[in-house]
Amino acid sequence: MQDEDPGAAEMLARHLENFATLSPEEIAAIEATLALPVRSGSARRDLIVEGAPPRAVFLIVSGWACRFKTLEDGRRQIVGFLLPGDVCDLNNVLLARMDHSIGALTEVRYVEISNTALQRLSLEHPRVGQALSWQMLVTLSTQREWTMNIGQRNALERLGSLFCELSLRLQAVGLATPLGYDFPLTQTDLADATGLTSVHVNRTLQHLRAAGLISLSSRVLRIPDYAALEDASLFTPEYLHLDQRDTRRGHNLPGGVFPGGLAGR
Amino acid sequence: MQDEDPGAAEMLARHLENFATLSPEEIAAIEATLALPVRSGSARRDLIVEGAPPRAVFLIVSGWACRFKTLEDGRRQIVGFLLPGDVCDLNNVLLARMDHSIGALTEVRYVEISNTALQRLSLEHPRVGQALSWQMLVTLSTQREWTMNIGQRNALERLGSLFCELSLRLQAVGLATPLGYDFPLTQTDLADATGLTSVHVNRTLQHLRAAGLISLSSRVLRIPDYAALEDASLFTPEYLHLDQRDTRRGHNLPGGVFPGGLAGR
DNA sequence: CGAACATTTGAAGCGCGTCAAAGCCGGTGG
DNA sequence: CCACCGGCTTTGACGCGCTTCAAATGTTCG
Repeated sequence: MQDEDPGAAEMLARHLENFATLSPEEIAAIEATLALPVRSGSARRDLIVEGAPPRAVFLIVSGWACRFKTLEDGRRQIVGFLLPGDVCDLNNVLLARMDHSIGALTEVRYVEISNTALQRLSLEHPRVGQALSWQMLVTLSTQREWTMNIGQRNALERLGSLFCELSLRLQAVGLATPLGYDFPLTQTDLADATGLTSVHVNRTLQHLRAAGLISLSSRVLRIPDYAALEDASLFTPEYLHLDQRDTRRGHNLPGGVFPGGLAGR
Repeated sequence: MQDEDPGAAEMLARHLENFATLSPEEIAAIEATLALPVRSGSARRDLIVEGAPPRAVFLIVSGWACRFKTLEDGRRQIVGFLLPGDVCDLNNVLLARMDHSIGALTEVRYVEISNTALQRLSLEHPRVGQALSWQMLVTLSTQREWTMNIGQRNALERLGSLFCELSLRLQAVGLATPLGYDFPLTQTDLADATGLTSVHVNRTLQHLRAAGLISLSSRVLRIPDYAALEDASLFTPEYLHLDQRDTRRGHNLPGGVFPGGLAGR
């Protein structure tokens, strides 16, 4: 399902192009900024732990990671997935401590970008800065949707909505088609992300399969009729703000919204 | 409680001062930017509806509002509360359509600030810009906490955590003490915010009362022992990223900062 | 080929939802 | 000042979705 390994700059550009078409100069600037060593974290290893001071900004190049929080008694909630092209903790520098952890779900390749480098990129190429701001706003919007997903939807709708979201996000970076995608999550991961137990996830997946809405085996998710899955899940994709190109407002804001805002203290 | 109503600039300054102490010049700049007509929305009226293009930025001056989303079949989820001093939709200008609605829960007084004015303020006073960014990051962090709240906590913990969060946020702008605060929400509001039904909220409130953790009547919430409520709810305040001052556990403000106590307005 | 982990199945129980009706309270008008 | 009304709170009976506990059955990979 993947072509051959795209690099860091390629993944970021693919992602940001969902917000605005980038010029060759802008892409070159991204490439220059991201000419950094690619690190890797092995599956099931934590990249950042709650309570630690935030390090540099991360860009996922390949693999899946997640943000998660834990309660004192061990209950664990995955609060979001990090997919290739995602930039995380855009300007957490303003905060003293991480309020959640980041864990690798598969083998993950990523780069660490310094704040100042990102800031320079944003200042010199305002539309790139806007695109990065857009990504953060989408993260926020997605977090609101997750709140509703867990608060209001039943088990089948929760799982179906999650499959739809992941499909669209992966399609946005060329890693999925409407018919399916590589799916590395375990049922326990799905349980932690949806606020269900893995036992109930298992039973609900069987309902989804019986209804012909998905097939999931050997780490591949197939969606025979994507529209049907959306309907069954009451999923609507607007919160991802993917079709923004040329329809958005605020074209001429220089340097993102808070030009000074990305600076550390 | 408030002898005379604090104005828009006062509320914003109080809020931002949780991030950084502001200089007289910075405060003057905020006042100049916020010298705007105060509008008001009546209780239970929507200020912005999902799907509409974002208008200007809002600053809540007094009263409570909420962000909420609805499913096609009418299920409703409150995804966050907007309290005095909160700035909402900081830079939604980059997005074409609102992905959620904003509704007034009480009579609300607010000002609408143009993006350009906010941007100028941020440019000329970088620390104010940082403080505004800080507010947005805290909003994001809070949204993650809500995801965990609904996904992992039981009914009692959900309500208790919500009471704790509101207490700290209101204290941060001088509208609460650890002993309690004016509480305008109905049990239906609480249900929509916690992903429960109002019937179950009612029963859970009775448990909280029976355990001596809260008393809630005639729109006033009292918390006899704030630390006990935090413990019972597995609440930890780090995600709010407030400067750790006197609001932490085991510390009762004698008489409180507000000698009038919880006198209604 | 066996250890570790992931998926699947079964049985039993509880938390929370649903439905419905009864109090309660503040506000409004006669 | 009382009568009434609408919204909020409270209560009861009942049922279901999801959890819990436990064990069996794949599946992956050294």
